[in-house]
Amino acid sequence: MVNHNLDGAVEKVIANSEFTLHENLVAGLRQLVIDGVLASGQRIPEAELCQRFGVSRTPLREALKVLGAQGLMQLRPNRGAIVTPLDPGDILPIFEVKGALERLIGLSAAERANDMDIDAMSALHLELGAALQKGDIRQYTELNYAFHKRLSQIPRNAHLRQSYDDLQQRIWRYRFLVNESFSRVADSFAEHEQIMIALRARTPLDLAARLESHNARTCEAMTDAARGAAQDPRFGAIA
Amino acid sequence: MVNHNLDGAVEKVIANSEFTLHENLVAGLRQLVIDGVLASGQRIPEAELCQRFGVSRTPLREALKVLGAQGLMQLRPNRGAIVTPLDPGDILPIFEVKGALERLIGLSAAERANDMDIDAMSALHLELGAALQKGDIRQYTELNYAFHKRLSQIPRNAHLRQSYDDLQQRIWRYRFLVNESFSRVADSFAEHEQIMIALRARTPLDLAARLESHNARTCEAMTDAARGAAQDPRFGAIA
DNA sequence: GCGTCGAAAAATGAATACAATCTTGCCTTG
DNA sequence: CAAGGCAAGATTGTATTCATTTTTCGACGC
Repeated sequence: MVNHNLDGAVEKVIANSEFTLHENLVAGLRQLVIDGVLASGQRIPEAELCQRFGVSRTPLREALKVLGAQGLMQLRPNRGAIVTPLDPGDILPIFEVKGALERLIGLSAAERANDMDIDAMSALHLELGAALQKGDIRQYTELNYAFHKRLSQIPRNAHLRQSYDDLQQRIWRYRFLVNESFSRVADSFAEHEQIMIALRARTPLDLAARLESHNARTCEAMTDAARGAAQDPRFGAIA
Repeated sequence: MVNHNLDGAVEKVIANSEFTLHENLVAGLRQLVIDGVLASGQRIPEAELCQRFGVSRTPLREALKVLGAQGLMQLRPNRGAIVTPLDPGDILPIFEVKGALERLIGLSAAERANDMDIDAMSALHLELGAALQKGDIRQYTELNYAFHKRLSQIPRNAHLRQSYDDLQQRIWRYRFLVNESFSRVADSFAEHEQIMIALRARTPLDLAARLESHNARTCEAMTDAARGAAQDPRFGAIA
């Protein structure tokens, strides 16, 4: 049998009783997919997951349906679910939409940001700088995610935040593509510098433009990396 | 007991064997919510829906979880699900995001539209004109939905199409707000005229600008209508 | 009369049981 | 030896059952 390395993290998630079992299952499974523990294209064996999570098939399947509806898994009738395979061709479309939303985030955030927002962003920006100094690209990537997520909350538009987060999670699965390109990370940080300046200045058009530009460059870097890594096993065996 | 008027339409949906039972249930339930058959804030009685759809609670609950994750229903632990109440305060945020996506749709559609796309849009535009002539505002509203949906497909970006469709469905629940304002419908058609011109001319910036403007005006009209109809029972009893 | 407590009824959450479908492996057959 | 088919096992889909929680409603006390 295949070892999925599910031990540890998951059980903790499930034990979190602040949320319902269903919510924990959805979050836990999503994490497994996004973190790549369940590989792209991999078959999802219900029985095994049930054992791991310590629940029966009923709640597990409810969670699978939710992830299926969100596009993270493909539910094939009578043939089980598979983790939606990563597709290099998806990178550009996702970034296109993400860029459109980031433009709105920029326009809106520049107008609605309060001091707490800017402090929080500044703190994240500092941490990003520290991660860059240390050359810890993995941590930089995670902080980068948090940076943009926090920014998306400034407009205080729940629909915007959710739509944006959806896209961020989709692209997050491809993050291994940039994990090693140090030069891009340095450029990225320089762009963040400009973003912070525009945010502090509260200039909507400028902030929006810088975000769009940052988005486009990140997209370019990922697309390039995908070209080079088309044979990467993480792009999914079964497809 | 309350009569939910579920007869008819639903059973047909379920009988559609091209899709799985689960898919039909999700689509059927969503339709009930979007069409207002299950009113805003209304409690969802599992047992009754099971009878109506002729299925057991297991697949029905799977569908409810999906709709809950999509924000159409609120799943309250141990207390059943309710249809997410309509909130006039949601109109503006939804339109903001929708506007950002329509801008992208415009930019992209102007570049990627082929003759078939433009023919299809022209046909819908003609139908819209006919509905306006007849004064059939209900039909106009439905065709308007189809018009924008078809437009969103022109960029051939699945992520864009899906994100946009999500938002369109959310706002569609508020459509009763414009069902009676004839003057707005006439204005709307005039704006569509300009949109078609820009689409045929394939001028990205112009098309994007006209779509954004159209979106903003529609938002304004709905917001106004919401102010006047704050007491409308459709805004949800329970809340 | 009003509020509170408590038991019965109803509804939800999860596990188990059953049915239908697919997969696997072996056997047959050309 | 290859191809097809059939039966056994495994897996998925749905129904049913059991456990837990909430709601209802009537009795009781203030």
